[in-house]
Amino acid sequence: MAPVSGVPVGWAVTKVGRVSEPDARGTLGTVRNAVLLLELLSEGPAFQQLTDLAERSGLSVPTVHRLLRSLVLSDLVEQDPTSSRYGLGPEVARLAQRYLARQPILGALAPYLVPLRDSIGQTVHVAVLVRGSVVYVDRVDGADGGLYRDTHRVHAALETAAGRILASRGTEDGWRRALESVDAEQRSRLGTERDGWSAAPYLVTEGGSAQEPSEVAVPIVDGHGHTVAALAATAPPVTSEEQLDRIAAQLSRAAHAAGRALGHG
Amino acid sequence: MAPVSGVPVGWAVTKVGRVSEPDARGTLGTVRNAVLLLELLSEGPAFQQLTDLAERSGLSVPTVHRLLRSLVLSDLVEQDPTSSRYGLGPEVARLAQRYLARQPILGALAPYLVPLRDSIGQTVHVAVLVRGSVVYVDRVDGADGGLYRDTHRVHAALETAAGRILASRGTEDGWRRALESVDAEQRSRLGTERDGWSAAPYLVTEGGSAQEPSEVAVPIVDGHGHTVAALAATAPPVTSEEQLDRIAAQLSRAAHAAGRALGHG
DNA sequence: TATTGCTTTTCACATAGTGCAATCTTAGAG
DNA sequence: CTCTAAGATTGCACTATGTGAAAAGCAATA
Repeated sequence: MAPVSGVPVGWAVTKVGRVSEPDARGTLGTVRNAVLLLELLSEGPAFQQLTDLAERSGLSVPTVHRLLRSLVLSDLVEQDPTSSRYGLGPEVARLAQRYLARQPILGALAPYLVPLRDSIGQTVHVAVLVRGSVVYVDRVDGADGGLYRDTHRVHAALETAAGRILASRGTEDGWRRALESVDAEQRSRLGTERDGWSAAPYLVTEGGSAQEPSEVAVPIVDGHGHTVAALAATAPPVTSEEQLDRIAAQLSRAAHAAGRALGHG
Repeated sequence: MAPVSGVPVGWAVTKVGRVSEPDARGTLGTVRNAVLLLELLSEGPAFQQLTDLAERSGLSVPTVHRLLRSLVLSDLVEQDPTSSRYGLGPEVARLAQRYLARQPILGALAPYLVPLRDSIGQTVHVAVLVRGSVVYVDRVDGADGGLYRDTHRVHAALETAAGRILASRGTEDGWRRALESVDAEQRSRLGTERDGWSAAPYLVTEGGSAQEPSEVAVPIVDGHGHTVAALAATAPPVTSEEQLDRIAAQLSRAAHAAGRALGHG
């Protein structure tokens, strides 16, 4: 993710463009480069130019071409036949479904989600923290119009209530990464909030844009006391303190039940 | 296109155990091996032994170890700290969400799904075909108890109505792959159904196991006449012909609208 | 048709990935 | 508690294999 310039502290440049981290010994550069490309493809527009990817990755054009060619063969990457630009391929979706289908937390939560949705009357989400991002991995849609049903969400962690719950209660490293994926100006402002967020029984964020609804989120804690996921609900348009408390209480009840069913991870 | 012998056309064995396909020239073995491991990890149990993976992949143990080490570094693979076994990592989920968030079909369908769910009163799914598997990539849960809310589904394509729609109307190659991922005994039985399936306006499959509900599926066709996804609904427990017709009609209406909104892919 | 941007292929070189074999670690049996 | 075995790592020598520079296709635009 870090081209040759703007190198994070504590890294050592060994050869031209090659970078080695402490725990990266005995590691394959080709694989590192391949996933770097996947990372780059996951940012920005759906389909991107070879040249641009080469520049952003710091690799030579032919190398990037070969890497992408190889990834296309496995459908992890797709090449648009008309523009010959590259984008992520459908195989990533298959892998992810297989991964998620076997996540204990999701299995533990499944029975509670529909009843929760019915009782709150709002859309319910399950989110996890991945490399500084909140990823919404399960959802049960409420009755509301759903004009703004933005599905398959990935955000910078600190932008949403669920992400703040996860980042503030997660590992030191997770928090650091969450901070990294937010603008410098917000960083200092948000950076001081950690203790408050990690102590709160629930967090609320108001929808940033136009009609995006607010979100109420609670942690899901496993047998070791680790926060493994967040349970969130959208809030009705205008909401009183009491309503928020009641929604959070319902979420918490389900979260505890699931955490208990999960036992020690 | 009749195969000359039992051997897949156009394959050539170059070195010991190495096989090269026509379109695999100028391709990186390391990448091929890395995704092979991801493939293997996506099958079977969530966490698997290094030794076992080495055996199944045909690679040496140290090589597999280095590949996995590299993948772990990017969170595409996770190593269970206690058993030191390997499984898919959370990064695949993040990549997939980013991929799906930019799929035009899903955006086009989004506005219709909640109304559909409300009008049919059942869970509605969107499925796509990936390498012989049906992957359910979006869902809106209905009111029903949802005791069998099996989420994040991936099946052999020919096992479900949505998969049959997709495979039978897809490319020659897609159909072949779908056949491959089903037992030999079923293959001959299912293999003859293609024409019927691809002509039908909708397909129905009854839930295989105990209380798994039936599924009604219709194709979603883009401006080129290509079937790009399937729209499916679970059917109420006992269902008459008329009910099925009515559900299928509603699905088709949404499918056409989305296909139209999609225009030419 | 020439020009410009991009993608793809070729080629010679040495980087960097490979397998073997030795070492370390963990778990279970005695 | 030690001993043993199965599995996970690491070192090392070798060359297969991935690399960049440069040249060749390929499409658009003018």
